Amino acid sequence: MAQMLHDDCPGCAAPDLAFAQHDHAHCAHDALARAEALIAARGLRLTPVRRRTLEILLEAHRAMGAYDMLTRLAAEGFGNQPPVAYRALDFLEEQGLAHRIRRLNAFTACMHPGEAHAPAFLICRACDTVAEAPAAPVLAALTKAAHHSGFVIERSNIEAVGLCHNCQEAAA
Amino acid sequence: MAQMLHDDCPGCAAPDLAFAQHDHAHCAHDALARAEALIAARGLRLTPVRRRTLEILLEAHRAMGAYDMLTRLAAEGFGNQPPVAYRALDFLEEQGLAHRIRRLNAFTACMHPGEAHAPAFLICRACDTVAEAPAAPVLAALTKAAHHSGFVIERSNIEAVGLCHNCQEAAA
DNA sequence: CATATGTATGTAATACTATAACAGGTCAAG
DNA sequence: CTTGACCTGTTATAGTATTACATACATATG
Repeated sequence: MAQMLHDDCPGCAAPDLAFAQHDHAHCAHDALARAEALIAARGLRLTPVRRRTLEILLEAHRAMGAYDMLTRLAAEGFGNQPPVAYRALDFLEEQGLAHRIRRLNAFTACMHPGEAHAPAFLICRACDTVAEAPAAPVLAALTKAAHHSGFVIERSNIEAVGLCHNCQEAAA
Repeated sequence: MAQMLHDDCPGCAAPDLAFAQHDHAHCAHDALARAEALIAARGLRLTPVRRRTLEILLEAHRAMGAYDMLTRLAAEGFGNQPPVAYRALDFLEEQGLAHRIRRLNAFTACMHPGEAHAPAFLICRACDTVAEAPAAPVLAALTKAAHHSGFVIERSNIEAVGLCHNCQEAAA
């Protein structure tokens, strides 16, 4: 895959354009580099399975089921039992490098790790693309609502199903 | 179960107090009555399995897995295969009488059916109680974020895990 | 260097969640 | 009374996730 310059990739540069087609080779490269740094800074280890799992997720550039991941990993010589995939994916999620999309029973690479953020996902029911939307205002509203009950939020998952821009046009 | 007057039940009267202990017999009664009316108005049928499923959900007053529900239904003479439970639960969800909590792979009765609302759930990790929080502002923020990408939301699920007021006190 | 400790990996077995496909029954409309 | 739509039940299977245990590897410490 040819690597593009940063500025040439609208999809990665602007979350708003996440549904646009684009060469994302450098997204993966950048994200992987940031992941290395983050993990090292925390005194943890980005072992071969974990690293490869993140790579696959980044290259896929879409949500993947744990068993899809397992198949890929097994084909490359890693273990072929479910815990192999789940452990790697869980680790990545805990470290903020990946997210779990519960609606799809699937996982996706985080497109901007390091920045503290609760994820909000837009799932297109036509093309199955998953976009990570800016969720700060959403989380703020949710936190406020929770506060009224004296509830303290520790984690959240916010997922929406609908039609992305491309698929709306295709339907029309 | 003794039935209380409406005004005597803080838990049902105020969503903010959803985590408070309370006799909810009348919540179930009211919700069931409203459900009947709603379904009838739509020209649909609240058949025995569906009605009983809703009753069980309302009486439980907490999230229940499909297989828990199936056990209950089977014990009362209904079919004992998974589709029996899933069909009833899916029907209730489509009609806005129940919600699916994806984080828990579970279902819960809707506490105010009829009112158009996207649900937002507060799940206490200590006592497993699930509260339905007012989500209008949350959904508004999410819709706005989606709009930036040209994404049109059709359905959403918003779920937060944390500690409810009671369990925070218990921990302290 | 030897070894203890925590952590990571691999595997087997199993539990849990969900759907597809088909057969038979019920009910209301025509 | 027959058609057609819908509901229920059942069999079978698909898909998702975890527990438990054994082994290996890394790092730190004596």
